[in-house]
Amino acid sequence: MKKTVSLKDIAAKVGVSTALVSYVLNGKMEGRISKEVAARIKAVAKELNYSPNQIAKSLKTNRTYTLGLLLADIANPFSSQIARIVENEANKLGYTVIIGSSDERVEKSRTLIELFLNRQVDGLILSLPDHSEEIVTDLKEREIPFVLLDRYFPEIPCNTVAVDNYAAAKIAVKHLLDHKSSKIGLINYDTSLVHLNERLRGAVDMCQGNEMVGLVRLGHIQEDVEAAIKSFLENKVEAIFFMSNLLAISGLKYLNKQRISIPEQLAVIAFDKTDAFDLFYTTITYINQPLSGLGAEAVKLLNESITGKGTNKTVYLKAELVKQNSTAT
Amino acid sequence: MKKTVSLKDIAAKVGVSTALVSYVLNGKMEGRISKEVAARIKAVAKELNYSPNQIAKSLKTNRTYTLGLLLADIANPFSSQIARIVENEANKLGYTVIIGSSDERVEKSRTLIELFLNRQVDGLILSLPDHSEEIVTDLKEREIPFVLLDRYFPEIPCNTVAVDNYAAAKIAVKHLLDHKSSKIGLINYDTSLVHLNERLRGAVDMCQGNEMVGLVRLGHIQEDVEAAIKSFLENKVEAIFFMSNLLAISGLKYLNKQRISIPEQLAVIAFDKTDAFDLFYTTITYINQPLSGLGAEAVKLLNESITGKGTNKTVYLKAELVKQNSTAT
DNA sequence: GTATTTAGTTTAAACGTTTAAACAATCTTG
DNA sequence: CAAGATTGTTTAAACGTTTAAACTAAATAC
Repeated sequence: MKKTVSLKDIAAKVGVSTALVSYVLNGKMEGRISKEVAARIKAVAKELNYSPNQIAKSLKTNRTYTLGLLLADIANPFSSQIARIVENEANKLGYTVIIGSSDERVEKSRTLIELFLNRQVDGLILSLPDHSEEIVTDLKEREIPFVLLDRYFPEIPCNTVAVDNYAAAKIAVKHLLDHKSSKIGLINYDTSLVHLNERLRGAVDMCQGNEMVGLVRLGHIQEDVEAAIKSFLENKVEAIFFMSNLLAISGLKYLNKQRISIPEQLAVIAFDKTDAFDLFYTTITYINQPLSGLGAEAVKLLNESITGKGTNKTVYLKAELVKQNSTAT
Repeated sequence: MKKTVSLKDIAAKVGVSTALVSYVLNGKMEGRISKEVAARIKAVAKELNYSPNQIAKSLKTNRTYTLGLLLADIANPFSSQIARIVENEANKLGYTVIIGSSDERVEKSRTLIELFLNRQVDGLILSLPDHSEEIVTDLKEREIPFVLLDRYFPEIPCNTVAVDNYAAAKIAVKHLLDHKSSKIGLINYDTSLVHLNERLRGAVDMCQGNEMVGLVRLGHIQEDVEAAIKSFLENKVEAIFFMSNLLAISGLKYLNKQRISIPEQLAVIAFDKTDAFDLFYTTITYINQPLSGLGAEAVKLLNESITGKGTNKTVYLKAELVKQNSTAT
């Protein structure tokens, strides 16, 4: 790699001090610098194709304008979409984003967070796996700016941006009830993650006893979903509510294979969506999560926290129902 | 944010110089340092929860152990998978990756590359849009370590990792010919990107005149794909070869809507795949690109280039056919 | 018992910035 | 015209590391 151009090189060429060059290039001390010198400096900077060394800048200012984004599973379209949005929003404020995926593992989360902090990120946006409470309290203790995104811990007060899962699940079930189905199968993960349990709680509250619940283990999604659907069908369930996009994919794959016709034999609704729905033989009704809102709000809160304007704020965003053919009567 | 612990803090607490602390913590000067002092330093470092400031380290060593990854379109599953793989491979070698998406725009590519370089990345992995030759020659000129990934410019010698698109496309068409179809519709982008044109060239060479070609404009994928398919069907085409995963999605969506039965009425094959295929009513035959190989090889080449061991090397990887139901006879 | 080697540690400069403070020259002002 | 203000610029320290070179004291050699 060729030697890069530094302030010193410009200063030498123009015949002034590096300080002056720095002032000119940063537009500080506006009134004080002679027009001609300023112009010369700018010209030489351009001529030499100067671009500041952010590393040196960061060392001095203690700001890297980098954010760490920890996702639960980058393979999930929800995560990758969030990543794009966060990146865009962050860029608008001048931040670069570095991304890590914990693959739902607490230890990997911890490692990645330490890596982010080593690199002196200005703050963190975190979607943490099950049982990560200690990570959160630890970060609070260390006074590191961060925001929880999507996954939250209500008992720990901290910046949080999430969907109102309880309300959204109620809306979904209400739609099923309104349409015809009285007996409803709910498929969810077997987890203690609050956001998922809130979905279940909302759905169950709405069903008022006319539900069946199938819980799916993380390493066994396809088989457990299939088992749940099988038992639902045996029990004359009229509609299935998949509480995540991955669960929906597994379920739809199976329903396809079994030639169950949707919505005639069975209504289907999903929490969250994926592009894959597009290729299913009929359109799928789903709860649309406000991804842009989540990402934008998280970045906004984090930036406030970094710049010291932030308090511990919790923001819940509304999700909305998108009615399609899979729940048509 | 709390004040972080520096070498100086450890040095002060132990009562030695920062240099000694640095030596101990980096395991340098092994033989020369007294066991007791070394032990004390390590103990205090642990006690204070010291973690080195990578920014300062980078400034001194001129290495950031960060790579810049520029993708053409992060929304494309091909890109996001590549991102994951590159990230993993890079991590193995101690690198962090920062990612940008050019959305197929040359100007955005340039901006992102400059951003990466500002942040002193050690090297770049690039999937560039159409008409980016100047970017490549410019980087060569500046002696910046980089590797082209997937998208390549044969006339510019530089580190390149890509699929042998020509050979892969021939394999795909051969499979269609072997199976029954003699008249084949080819759907590709209207572009001058070499990797896509190589696919087309391979397919056309294999078809020997029994092909129809539909070219699709970037901003009008769905409509152009539909128009192409319509004209194919009018002309009794027996099989369609979609030359990218996005083209396949658009096409399958349309074929679904038109109730064309696959493979009975029409055989279908795709270059590259996506999870969305899973929800189509039948399994789709496709060319499987060696994503892991691409990512791993790119990181390897780049690392060699960074550490000075690299020459301009071009690696072409083979893609393989995955036979499924959409081309069954 | 002086000279040399070895072991253990410190000094100090450097990386490329930023920025408060100092400085010199010129310009007001009463 | 002396004192003070203004304008334009430089000096120098700092951020947290790394590392060659210097230093000191003890050990070894002859």
